[in-house]
Amino acid sequence: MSNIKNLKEFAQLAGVSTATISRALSGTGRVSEETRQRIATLADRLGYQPNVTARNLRTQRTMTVGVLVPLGHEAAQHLSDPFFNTMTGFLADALSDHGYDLLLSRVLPKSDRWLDRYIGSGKVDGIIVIGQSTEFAVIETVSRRYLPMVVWGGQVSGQHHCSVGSDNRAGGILAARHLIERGCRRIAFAGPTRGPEFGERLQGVKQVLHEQGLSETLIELPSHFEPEAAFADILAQLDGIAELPDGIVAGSDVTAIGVLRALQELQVDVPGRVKVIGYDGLPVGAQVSPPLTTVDQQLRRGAGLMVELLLRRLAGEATESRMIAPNLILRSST
Amino acid sequence: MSNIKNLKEFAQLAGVSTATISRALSGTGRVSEETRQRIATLADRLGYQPNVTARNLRTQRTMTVGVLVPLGHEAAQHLSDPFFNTMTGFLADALSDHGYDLLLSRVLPKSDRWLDRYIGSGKVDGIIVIGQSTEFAVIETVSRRYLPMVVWGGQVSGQHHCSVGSDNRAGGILAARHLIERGCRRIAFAGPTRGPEFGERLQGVKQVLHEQGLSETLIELPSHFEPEAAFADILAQLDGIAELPDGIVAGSDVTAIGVLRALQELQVDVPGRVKVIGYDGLPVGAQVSPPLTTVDQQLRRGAGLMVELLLRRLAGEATESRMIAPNLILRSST
DNA sequence: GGCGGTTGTGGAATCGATTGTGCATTGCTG
DNA sequence: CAGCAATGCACAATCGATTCCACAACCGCC
Repeated sequence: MSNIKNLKEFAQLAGVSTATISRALSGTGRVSEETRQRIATLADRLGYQPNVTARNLRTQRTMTVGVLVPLGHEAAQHLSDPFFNTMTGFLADALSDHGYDLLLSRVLPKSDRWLDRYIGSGKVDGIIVIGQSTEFAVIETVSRRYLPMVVWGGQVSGQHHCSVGSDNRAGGILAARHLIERGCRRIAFAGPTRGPEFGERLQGVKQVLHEQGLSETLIELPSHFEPEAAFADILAQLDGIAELPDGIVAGSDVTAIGVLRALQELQVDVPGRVKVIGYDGLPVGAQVSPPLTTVDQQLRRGAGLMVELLLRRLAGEATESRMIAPNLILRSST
Repeated sequence: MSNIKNLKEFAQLAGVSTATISRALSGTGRVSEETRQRIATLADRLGYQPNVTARNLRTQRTMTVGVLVPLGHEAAQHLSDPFFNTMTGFLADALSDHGYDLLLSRVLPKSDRWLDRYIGSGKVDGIIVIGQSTEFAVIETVSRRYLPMVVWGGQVSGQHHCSVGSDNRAGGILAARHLIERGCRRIAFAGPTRGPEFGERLQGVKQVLHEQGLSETLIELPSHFEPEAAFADILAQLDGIAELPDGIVAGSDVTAIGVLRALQELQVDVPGRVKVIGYDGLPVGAQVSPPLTTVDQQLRRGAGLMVELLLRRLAGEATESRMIAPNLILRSST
């Protein structure tokens, strides 16, 4: 369709200078309404589009945001994890609403300089990191000299980097209270124990049990992140247990789904005999059987918030970390 | 860490010309081993990294591939769809293995020129489109003048663009045969009826039934794409049915999960009374209960293949479309 | 010692846009 | 009608790298 290669060529055809065309199309600067119209229609007809790379070089902006997913030790860890994928999707939407593109990178944090490398290349205007976990220290260091960065994850006191995440402790409280209201007395917490987010959720649960004088009954069911491994972990532990809990708080929806499968395998009725509540609010939770009651982190809102904060940081503003108040999604597993 | 802003500054510090530095770091051209070493260590110490935008402009390559997900009429259609998210993840891995970045874009194909716009901007060296569906015609047109494009989807005879996808008809055959081997006689096909991929799968099923003299017993259970809507569609139809099928082929894993939920709701035993087989091979299929038997499209391999073909096209080669032979993943739902 | 050939390096053009500055031209005011 | 401001446009610098070309130094050989 378009035979036009670059601005200069277009300018010759239009009989004006490149400067005028640039200004006419961008709407900045003084151009007569008449020529603006003429150039606009001509551009449309010839299918001219400015070269983004050249523009980026000149303007020193790329209109692109890097989304980094740090993978854990096992490279395959997050591949089948619906959480990261769902989050990435929401981010793509939120960013494109603001005219930004999303450069997706999964990184294996081998050295401590994975973040520096990414930043230094100048490919992106800012970055969003999904999950702190083992990389907390690196993120914290980098945040002191690199401003346009927002991280999904928990917020600890004294933390320097800007994070967005749900209030994990409040979420844990919400989950435990719900189970107790439903009549549970022997409560278990299933899920990974590493990672600040999960720890906070567990603390929330413990706090409620303590208030209710049920502390000593908390059962801990540690598990891996990865869905299949989590299922195996949970199954092994539940299978050998003397007395089943009557309510299980899972550290994530992925874990919760593993718990449901394990209970199914053991032919334990959910929610009749054991009630299960997840954490995340992933769409997939509605698709399992029984549909999963869960603590909703409002990922869509979280993604929107991260983008908003990042844009403010790009504008030079200093922004505070934000916690999102979690809320319950009641379905059939409790 | 690094106070170095650009090549020129670095060159002054190093006491050589920019040309030499560029050659030393890229390893192209003639540079004495001694200076190469010196510059390499200096670059490392100063944390110098070449500006990617400038390099892209000069070399006319971006080392970036655009991954386009055309959304249907409903913008929310694919957000909760694990298929796209899983595929995107695999593509990210395959691309980064070859040093390419992944620019993710979800597009609402409002006009016919969404593809042209994307291509013309020069942001990417090539593109991968996930799913043809309603945009088949646009893709076909563009493919005649824009070479570096590979599409995930079916392959129809006479098709010009390069596609990678599973052999949908063969997959349908595989699924139907499996159910019949398991003793099913009243077979149903559940899933969206639009879209070339699903049509082919249905054809495969029909072919098997025809061969077995079971043609007239095929029950069709049309449904939407979107998980929740699919569940509702299936439930409504199964609820009102005179005689239940004893085997159900689902057009996708998402549909299959909806089928499982509907059957659970109706308290129909799976696989005892009805057997269910999905299509896709998504990881999430292993996480539902009962774990889903499914036709595996080998998405990871598919993603790798798309990247490989795209790279060949970038090198100017003409490539043929490829079909991936599907295979069964046997789990507990059949 | 002169000469072709290799090797290492620097100068400068180049990629394609954006944008500050300057120069006509036009319009308005007193 | 002089003088000044506003308007519309072109020229050229600029962003930061890569790479073509030229050139000097050095080598070995006759």
